Amino acid sequence: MNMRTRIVAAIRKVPRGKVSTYGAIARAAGYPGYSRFVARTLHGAFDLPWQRIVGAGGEIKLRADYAIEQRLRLEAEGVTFRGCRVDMKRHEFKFGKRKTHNKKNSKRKTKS
DNA sequence: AGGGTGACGATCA
DNA sequence: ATGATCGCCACCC
Repeated sequence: MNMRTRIVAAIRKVPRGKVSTYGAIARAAGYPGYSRFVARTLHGAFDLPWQRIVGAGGEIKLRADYAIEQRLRLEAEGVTFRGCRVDMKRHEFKFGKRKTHNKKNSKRKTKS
């Protein structure tokens, strides 16, 4: 089971009308810190509910033209916005707890 | 084989 | 609020 498969699985768990973030998907897949890789995975995967993945804080990270499409798609499933961001308080999907995939030594926050 | 890159994210100015 | 920097690392030439 490779990383990509896990990430795809996590993305598929986000239900209609909810959204998640790149970072949250990465963590849910067991790869904290791999947010960029989540984006990469999304890039070519049009069979996924790609519109449900947004940046931290509900910010849409696509370039202008595509950002509009994402917003329209989300609104079409009932997601509301606050300014330019998804109203995360209402629509952020919460994953259950998962242990980090132990790839040598998963990064964790270094507490100063 | 190696270096630039990116649908990120956190932090600092 | 905005903009810069840095860490991240698999992918793609």
